[in-house]
Amino acid sequence: MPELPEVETSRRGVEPHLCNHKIIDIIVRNRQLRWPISPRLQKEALSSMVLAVRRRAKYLLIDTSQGCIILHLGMSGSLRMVDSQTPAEKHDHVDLVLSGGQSLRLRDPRRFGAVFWTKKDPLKHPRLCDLGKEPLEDDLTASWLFEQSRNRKRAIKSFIMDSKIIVGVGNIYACESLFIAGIHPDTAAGKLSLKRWDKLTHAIKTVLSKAIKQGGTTLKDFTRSDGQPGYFAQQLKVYGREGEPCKKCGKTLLKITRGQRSTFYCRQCQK
DNA sequence: CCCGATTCCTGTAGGC
DNA sequence: TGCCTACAGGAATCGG
Repeated sequence: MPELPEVETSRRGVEPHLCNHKIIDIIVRNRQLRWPISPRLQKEALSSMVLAVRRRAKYLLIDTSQGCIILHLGMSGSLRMVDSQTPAEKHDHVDLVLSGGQSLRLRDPRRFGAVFWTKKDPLKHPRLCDLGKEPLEDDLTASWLFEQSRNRKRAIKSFIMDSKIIVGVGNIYACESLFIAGIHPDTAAGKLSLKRWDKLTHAIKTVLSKAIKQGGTTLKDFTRSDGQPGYFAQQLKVYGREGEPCKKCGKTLLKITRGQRSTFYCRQCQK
């Protein structure tokens, strides 16, 4: 389930293989992803040169000499660099064939991902223009979150997963951050003191940074661009550990459902 | 405006 | 063994 660390890991993995290479073919085997892939992609990006690979939230932006390819990995998407001759498998929906013999291959069994093409500023794309703050940038501060959350009654877990507020925090890292900060996931966002927002903001930044250093979290589908798994799963303190002992206090960890999502926490450590 | 519920999709796991 | 159902979740959309 690609969240920010997994997308950043993918970006770092593919960037050196894409930059300064020409896109000599674009193979779309199945255009029915979350949104249908526009036929303009294949016409207008062909023969372009890749200039940079950026990330905004959970989107990868492949800047080319003719426009920008915007990728979203949904929940089961992954990117691989493969030899262009490598036969495609069942869920390999898109290949960017590059000069030099390699292809960037998008695999996405559940097809919640997306591929957009734009000739304009990609940050102004309708899917990106309303996104909230990048958690690892300095302008995401506890005091800003504190202000944003005043008078909000919704649960803190839902609040920090809201991409209009902060981007990149999905279910796994939301659970982990709340555990590290010692905050119960049902706490009303508007009731959180500045001091507790400070702990939580630090927890979010720390857990995301550590996960990037480990190459992300591989539970099932996610692989790095070289096919290796991410190793952060070993560091997870609560996610997927219901029934197991809390690493801080030893009490049995709980799993509850909130907003149709599994939520893992420690009743003793999170109030 | 705010917020929770619903929806898309398919591989996998668990029950019988 | 094989069939069936539940579950996983990012994020748009809908409805109260």
